[in-house]
Amino acid sequence: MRHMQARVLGRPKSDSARDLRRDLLLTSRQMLDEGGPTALSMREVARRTACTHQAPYHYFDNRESILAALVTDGFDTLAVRLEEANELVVTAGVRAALLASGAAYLGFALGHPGVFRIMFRPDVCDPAKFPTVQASGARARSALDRLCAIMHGSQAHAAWATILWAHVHGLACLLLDGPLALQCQTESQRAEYLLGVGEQFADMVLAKAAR
Amino acid sequence: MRHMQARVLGRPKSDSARDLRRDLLLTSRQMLDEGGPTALSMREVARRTACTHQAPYHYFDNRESILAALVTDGFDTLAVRLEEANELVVTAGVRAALLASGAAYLGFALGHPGVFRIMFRPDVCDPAKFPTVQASGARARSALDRLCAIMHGSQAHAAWATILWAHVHGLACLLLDGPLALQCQTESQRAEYLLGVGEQFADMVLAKAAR
DNA sequence: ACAGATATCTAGATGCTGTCAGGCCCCTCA
DNA sequence: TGAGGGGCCTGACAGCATCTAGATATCTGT
Repeated sequence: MRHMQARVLGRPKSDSARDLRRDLLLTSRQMLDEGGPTALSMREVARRTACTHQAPYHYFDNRESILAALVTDGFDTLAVRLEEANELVVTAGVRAALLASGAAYLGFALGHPGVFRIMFRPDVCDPAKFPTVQASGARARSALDRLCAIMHGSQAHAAWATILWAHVHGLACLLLDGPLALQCQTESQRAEYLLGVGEQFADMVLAKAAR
Repeated sequence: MRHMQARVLGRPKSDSARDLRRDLLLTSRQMLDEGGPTALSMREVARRTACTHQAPYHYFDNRESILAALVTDGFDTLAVRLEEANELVVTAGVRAALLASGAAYLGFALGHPGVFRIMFRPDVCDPAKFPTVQASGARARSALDRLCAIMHGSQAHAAWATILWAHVHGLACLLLDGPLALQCQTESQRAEYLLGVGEQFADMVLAKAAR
């Protein structure tokens, strides 16, 4: 794709010139947070970014590839946060790393709701069409895998990774759009709630692991 | 809504006449399973049901209310299955009921992927606009709540309900659209996998409950 | 300093969509 | 028999994603 070289070749941006691609992504992320993927229209993005309705097509093949760029980015930052949490194993122990991983996952989901909501929705952004999405997704997953391998040794750690991932993912979904969204409106309510659930879950998992 | 009486009042359908409302819902459900909510267009539904593009508006206020009808129905059948699973407490014990509940939830999600995917997605079908969706959703939730109350007594059972719900919901999401979808392609693979995870999870939860 | 290449953006058009306004037929009931 | 209404249809409109065809502006090689 020539697009990738846009900022390198051709007209180098003068200092005052803005980076349209960046602006488009920022606007898109915001629109995604506000009204979900349905609300993100190519033309509205262009309007808000103050360019013609065709300018975005210079940087992105189509609507879906804007979403793919955001999703890729999302998986990358999620992976980074999970990897950071994993490092706590050394300094603060397994339990701390486990709690930090959960907090990282949930923090990401609640902090970037628009992107998180489409990260596992092939009808909106199909990973099969975007190798970068697959790669970044795999990176995030392997971070969780490693934590489980540490906790439970090699045997059966796949099942544990699934349990852990399912737990945090389900929690995120329920908090974002499920019944828990109604219960926990404020940030602090959510934090307190999650701490409680997290502790209980960690106790349970570690008790089983220590068996 | 007058619509509700369509089949009762007015022209009673002659034997050969079809029930358009029903047909529309069936077609919609199928389209939802095939291509997700994005693929469900009012006009395409009409086309496949062999009526004009305006006929659906006679039965549904707009596109979203078709989805709402499907979601309501989805929550209702999910609730029924969960309630059936709960009854196993009496005949087969808590552990069996727990496993059956999980299986019911996952069975529903995998059996009705199109509907399940939009049951927790306010940008596609906003429960705030459809009281029936809220009511049916609450019914399903209370079924899970009751199971947890039985397992853990009244104290802290809310946290356990959350853990249980999050677990099965997360599992469903990951199996449907997440990394697990790639691992488990066939039906039998999935069943075997879930049995393993389910047993492990049930052991853990019950060990904790018995403490 | 000039010419061409190219990145960047604009303009117009096509065919799709959801939805509004109104019309027509036939059944039911008085 | 005729009024009312349920059930469906025709037509029209604005907004959408996306295609094709230009129009500038800036860099590169000479």
